Amino acid sequence: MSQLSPGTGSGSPGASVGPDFPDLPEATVARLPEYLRALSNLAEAGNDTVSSEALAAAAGVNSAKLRKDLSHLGSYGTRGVGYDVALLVGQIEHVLGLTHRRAVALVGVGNLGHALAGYAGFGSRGFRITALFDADPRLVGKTINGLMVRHIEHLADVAVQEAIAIGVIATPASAAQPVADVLVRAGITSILNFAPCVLSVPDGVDVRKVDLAIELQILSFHEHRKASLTGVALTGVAQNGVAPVEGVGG
Amino acid sequence: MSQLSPGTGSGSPGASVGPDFPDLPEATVARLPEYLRALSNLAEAGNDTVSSEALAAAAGVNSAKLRKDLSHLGSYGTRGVGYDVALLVGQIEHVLGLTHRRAVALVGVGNLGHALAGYAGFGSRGFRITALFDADPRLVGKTINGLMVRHIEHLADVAVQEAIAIGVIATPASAAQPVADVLVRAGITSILNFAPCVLSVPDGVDVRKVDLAIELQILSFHEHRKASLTGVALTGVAQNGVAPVEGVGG
DNA sequence: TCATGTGAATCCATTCACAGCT
DNA sequence: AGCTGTGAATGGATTCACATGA
Repeated sequence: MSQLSPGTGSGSPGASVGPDFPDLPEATVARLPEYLRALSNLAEAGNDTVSSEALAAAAGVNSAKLRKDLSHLGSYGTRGVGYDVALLVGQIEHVLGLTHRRAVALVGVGNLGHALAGYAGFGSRGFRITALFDADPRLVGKTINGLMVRHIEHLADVAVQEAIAIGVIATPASAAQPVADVLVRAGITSILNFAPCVLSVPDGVDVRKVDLAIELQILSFHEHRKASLTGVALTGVAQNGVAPVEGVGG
Repeated sequence: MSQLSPGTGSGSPGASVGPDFPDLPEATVARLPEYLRALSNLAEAGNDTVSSEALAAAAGVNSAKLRKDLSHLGSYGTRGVGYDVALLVGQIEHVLGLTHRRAVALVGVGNLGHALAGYAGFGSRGFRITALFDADPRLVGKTINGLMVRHIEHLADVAVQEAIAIGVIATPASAAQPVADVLVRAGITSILNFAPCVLSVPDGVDVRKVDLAIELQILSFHEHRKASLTGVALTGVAQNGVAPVEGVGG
């Protein structure tokens, strides 16, 4: 992620709701969406208040962390009772900028991109994919999920027309950097990158990366470590990665 | 991720290469795969040594961080020269447990799962998807990328037979927890979860989560903040999320 | 009495700056 | 002379524990 000038100078950190902006710790920002999801479930289930303990459990964090996170929003709990679910949903949606739906452009409709274009989960969470692009002439003109694939060279025009806020890169690694350049030149300042490579972008542009192989490799490390410990305990047995099934089930 | 007993008690932290295991900081573990990818590129390009400065640039981090990370492996650089690329590749592959290919089971071959099953990137990075599962009888029996979709009820048997090391969940949220239970009961201790929900698993099982909507929501926050700052600077103009194109291009 | 909100303490990660080796 | 490896310093994030207020 690009380095954003820290401490915007606004005097009071915290709760102001207007155009002035609470500057939240990055770690908090990364958890707010999870709280939001948990709260939505609670709301649908008919709860109208929730304790920090219960919400924390639903979001998979501990309650002290949750309370500190929410306190950064100048939070709206009542002592002895808990948080008002609807109020908190609104508050989090506000700071995340989800009060209006944002337009997303997806570049690269190969294997993964095709799936992303058809993924229903986006629509329900504040986003709409409004444009698809690819460089492959065999894909240009095809329709996916009611949306036509356009050639990447039209990206700049379309980005302005459709007020694209976020660009998603689902191309092979070799194409990712030039695509990022095009996105940036079109004025897009937020990029989600699925290609396994590092993007270089100017200051002020935010890039988040999702790399599936990396996630597996991190898991592999822990598998390796666990097997290694087991191996030490059992003096070298069970090096084939198959854990004994006994005693694991919940 | 499950809480793993901290400080395994082994006396010397750091470099031992045998069955004893260096316990790396989580943040370091999360970056090693990126270093590995960068190193592979360098190796293919014919470099046989690389400085911390150059490797850090290729991996998108700063060089002090890189050196500290590598020092945890008891690293093999030479002062005044740099790191031996091939040696370092081997070293990182070793600690990540990538010396043998790990078998991955994918559960849920809907929209996203189908794409993951066909994703070529896994094979080249130490993993092979060796089994596909679904609960939908219309999908069971179909062949994707040369692999037949089996019914989830056969997961336990297959997991043992094929020595599955990692389970990937690509089902709707409602099915994810029961699927996780099945995976755990089959002895699988590493799970990659694409479903938008929190999984509860016993100690010793590692879960990593990838949630596409959450990534977009984090970007949305930064968009919102940037727009808010711009709005303050320009006294309320440009609230529609379209940044001015001038002066942004690289 | 109960659960939030928050100072204080602790833990972890990043960065600095330089000693030490080639 | 140049670059790694690492103590020391800094900065963030998590956790503790309790004062505060409904």
